[in-house]
Amino acid sequence: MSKELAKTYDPKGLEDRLYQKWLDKKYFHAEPNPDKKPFTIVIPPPNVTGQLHMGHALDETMQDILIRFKRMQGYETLWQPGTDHAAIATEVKVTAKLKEQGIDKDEIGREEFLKHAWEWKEEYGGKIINQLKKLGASADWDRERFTMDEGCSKAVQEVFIRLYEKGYIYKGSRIINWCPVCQTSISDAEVEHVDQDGFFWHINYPIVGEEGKFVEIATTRPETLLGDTAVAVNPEDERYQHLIGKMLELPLTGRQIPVVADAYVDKEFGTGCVKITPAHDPNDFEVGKRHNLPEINVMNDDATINELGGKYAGMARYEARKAIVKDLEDLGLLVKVVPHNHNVGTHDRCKTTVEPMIKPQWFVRMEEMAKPAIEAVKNGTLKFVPERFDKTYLHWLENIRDWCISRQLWWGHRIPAYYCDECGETVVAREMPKVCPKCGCTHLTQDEDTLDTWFSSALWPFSTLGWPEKTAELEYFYPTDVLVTGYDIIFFWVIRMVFSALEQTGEVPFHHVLIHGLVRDSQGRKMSKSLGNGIDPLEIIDQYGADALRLTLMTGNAPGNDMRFYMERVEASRNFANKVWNASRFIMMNLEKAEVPSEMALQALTQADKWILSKVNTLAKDVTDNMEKYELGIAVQKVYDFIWEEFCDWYIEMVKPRLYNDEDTTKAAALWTLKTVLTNALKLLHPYMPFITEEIFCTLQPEEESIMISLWPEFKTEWDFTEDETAVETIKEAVRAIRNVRTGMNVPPSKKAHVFVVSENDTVRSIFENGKVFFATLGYASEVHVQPDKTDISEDAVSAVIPEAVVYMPFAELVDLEKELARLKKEEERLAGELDRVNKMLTNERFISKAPQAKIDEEKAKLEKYTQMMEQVKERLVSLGQ
RNA sequence: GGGGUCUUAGCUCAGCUGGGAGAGCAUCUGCCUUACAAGCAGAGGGUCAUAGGUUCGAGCCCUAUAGGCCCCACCA
Repeated sequence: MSKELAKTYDPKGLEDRLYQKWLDKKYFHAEPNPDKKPFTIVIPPPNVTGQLHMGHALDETMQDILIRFKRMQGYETLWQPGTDHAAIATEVKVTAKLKEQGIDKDEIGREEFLKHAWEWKEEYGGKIINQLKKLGASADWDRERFTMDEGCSKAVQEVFIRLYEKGYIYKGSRIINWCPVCQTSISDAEVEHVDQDGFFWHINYPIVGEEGKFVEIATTRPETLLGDTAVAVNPEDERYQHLIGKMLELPLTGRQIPVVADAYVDKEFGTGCVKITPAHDPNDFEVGKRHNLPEINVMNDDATINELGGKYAGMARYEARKAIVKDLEDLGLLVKVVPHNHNVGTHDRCKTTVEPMIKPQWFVRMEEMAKPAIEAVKNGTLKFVPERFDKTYLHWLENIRDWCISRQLWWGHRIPAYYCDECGETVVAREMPKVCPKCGCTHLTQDEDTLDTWFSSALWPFSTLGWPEKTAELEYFYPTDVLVTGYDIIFFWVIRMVFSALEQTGEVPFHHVLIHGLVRDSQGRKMSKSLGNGIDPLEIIDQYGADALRLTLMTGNAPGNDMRFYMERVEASRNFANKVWNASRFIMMNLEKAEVPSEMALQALTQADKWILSKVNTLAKDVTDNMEKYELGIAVQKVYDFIWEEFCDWYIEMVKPRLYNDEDTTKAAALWTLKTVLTNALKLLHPYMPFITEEIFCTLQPEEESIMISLWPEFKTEWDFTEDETAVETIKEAVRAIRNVRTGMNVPPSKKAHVFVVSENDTVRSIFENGKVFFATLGYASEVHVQPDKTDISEDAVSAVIPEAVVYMPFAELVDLEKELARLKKEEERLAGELDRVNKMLTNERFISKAPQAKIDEEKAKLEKYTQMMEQVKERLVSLGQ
C-alpha cells in the first residue's frame, strides 16, 4: 500500500475493502478463551425480511462501538448476530406477495404457504445482514442465528414444555385482543391505545312489565348491544336500587336481560348504567364471570356480525353500528348522541381497531415469574442506563397480566400440544404421541396455532449460545454484558428476556440495558413509510461514508433521548473525517522525508511535545472512563475536540517550523510525537469511525496488521507532564491575545510586527523564551523580545494584558489611539467585574467558613491574578494619558 | 387518572457527582498561510420557561405553575 493519500477523504471503495479484510482475518470471531475475559452482546435480531433503517443504524453503531472498544481492551468479545422470523410482519408480506401472483393463502394451505415463506426468507433474509455489514458491524457472522433455526426452535419447544409442566403455561377460553384484519389474537403489549373522537349513544332499555319505563344506558359501541347479557349499576347507587334484579327488554333482539349490581360501575360516569357485553369487552367479561352471565359472541373473525346478530348478520361492525342506531332511533329508544373522546385499542402493526373476543388461547402465567424479574432490578443485578427506565420496567411488571402467546398464524413455532381426535385429551410433548395416553386412540392432531414471535426472542440471549445444551459458549459468554435497544421495545422484549432467562438459566440475561431513543426527521417527526420522511442509512453511507453516519448518530444527543437527523449534521461529521484524513496526510508526508526513531527518550521532547503527549494521555483516561459508563456521545466529543483543536489547530501549527528546518535538532522528536499522538488518537476514535482509522493506521504503520486488534491506549504516568501543560497553555493565551489585538486593529497577516513580552516573573519569562518560535508562526511576529521591563518599547505600541505579563506590538503607523483606549477600557471593565465577583465571595465569611478549602484557594489565586492584570491595564491607561 | 421527560445562543442540541454558560450549523469580519476553503484566524449572540425554597453558592437539588412530547391505565 502506498503512503500516498488522496487530498480529500473518499470512503467509497475503501470501506468495502477494509471490511473484507477484517472478515478474511476473522477478527470478529470469538471463541471461549480461558486466558481472556469475555464480553458479550447479543444483537436485537432485526426482522429477517426487514430493511435497515436509522433506528437499526443507531442501535448497531452503539453495539459496535462497545464491542470494538472492549476488543481493543483485550476482552474476548462476542457480538452474537442473527435475525428474527417476525411472525406477523413476514406472514403479512408473504400473503401479500402471493396475492399479487393470484395465489390465495387459504387455498394452498399451511404446508404450501410455509414453503413460500421459507423461500421468501432465503431470498430476502440475507439483505439486512449485508446492510449491517455496510455499517461496519463487527459481529461474529460465523455464529449467525435465526429464531426459527433448529437450535432456537428446540429451545422454544423446551421452554414451552417446561413452563407447561410447571403449570406456568395454560390454555383457556378468555377474552383476548383480536385483530380482525390479521385474523389472529395479539398480546396486551401489541395493543396501542389511540385517542379517537367518537360518540356516546344514550339508549333506553325498556323495563319488563313496567310500561313506559326505561333504563338509560350510555355506550360508545352500540353494535355490541346484540351481545348484551345484562345491565349493571353500582350497588351503592341510590338512584337505581329499585332496578337491581329487574329484567330489561334488550331492544332489537327480543331477549330479556337482568339488571345486576357491580362495583365496577362508576356512578359519576355516563348515566351510571352500563350495558354488559361479556363477549366483546374485557371489563364486561369480568362482570359476566362474577354474575354468571351468558357470553354471546355476535361477531365473526373478520368483525362482521354473525348469525346471532339476526338481521344485522353479515354487516361489518361499523355498518351494523349505523343500522342499529338508525333502528333504535326509529323505535324512539335513542335518547341522545353526545360527542365523546375516548381511547381505542388498535393493533400496533396494522392500526386496525382491536376486537375483544373470547377464544381458547394459550397463556403464560406471569405472577410468579415477574417476581424475580422485579427483584433483579431492585437489587441492582440488572441496571438500566439511563436509570429512569427502571421505573418503566417495574411499573409494567408490577401490573403485568398473563401473556397470550398463541397466534393464529402459520409462520412461527408450532405449539407442541396434541389433541386426541377421540377423547379430546391434550398432550404437550416433544413429539406427536403415537397413542392417546387416555383413551389409547392413535389419531392425534397438533394444535394449529403458532407462538408469539416474542416467545422465541425472549430466549435469544441463551438460545443463541446453545441452550438447553450445556455448551462451552453458554458457559463462557453467558450471561451477556449489555443489551442495547430502544425504549420502545422494553415491554415486548427486554422484560420477557429477563423473566425467561431467570426462570430457565437462573441468571439475568445481561447486566446492563443501554437504552436509546428514536431517530426522528429534521422536524422531529417519527420516520415512517407513510410519511415518506425516512432517510435511508445506506444512501447516507453511499454518499458520506459509514464513519460519518456513525459519528452523526453518536453526537449531540443525551442517552435515552430521541434525536433529530438532518443533513447538516452528517456534513459536519464528514468534515471531521476529512480533517482527520488531512492531518494524517500531512504527518505522513513529513514522516516520509525523514527517519523517525521508533523509540524516543522523553527527555528529548520539547515542551510542546510533552504538552500534547500529556493531553492525549489524559484524553485516553477520560474517554475510557466515559465509555465504561456508556457515555458514548461525551467520549467521542472529547476525541473530536482533541483532534481538531488541540492537535490540528495548535500542535501541528506549533511544530511546523521544526519540520521545515532540517537543522533543527528536535525535528525527530516532533515527528515521533506527531506519529505517537496520532496513533493514540486514532485508536480512541476507532470504535466510532472504524474505517478511516483503520486505513490511516495501516498506512502510517505498514508493519501493523490492524487497528482493531491493537491495544487500547491506557493512561501512562510517565506521560503526565503537568508543568509543561501549564506552560503551553500560557503561550496559547499570549498567542490568542496577539491574534485578538491584530484582528481588532485590522492588521492583515501579511503585516508582521515585533512582539515584546514583558514580565517581571522569571518563570514566566522563561516560558515565553521557550515559546518564542510560536509567536512567529501563530502570531505573525517578525521578532520576539522577552524582557523584564519596557525598555525599547515605544509608548504607542498596542498591548494586551495576560496573566503575569503584557504583550506589546508596535505597529507604528497602524496604531489608532482611540481604538487602543477603547480596548483597554473594555478590558478594565471586564476585570472589574471579575474582581467584584471574586471579592464578594472571599469577603463572605460564610463562604470562607463553609466552602471547601480547595475552592477558597482557587478563588484566592484568581483574585491575585486579576489584581495583577488590573494593575497592568491601569498602568497602560495612564501611560496613554488616561 | 398515574408515571416519565423536555423548556439553555437565530436553528438543533450538549452540559458528568451543584463552584465562573458550551458545541455544530447559521450570521458578521479578515484570510486561497505549500495537510485540509469539507479549511484558518477572529467577532456578535443566552435575566439557562416562570415563581418560590434548600445552600456560602443553583442551568444542575426540592416545591408549585405554564407550555410541549412520550409511556402506562378496564371509566362503559
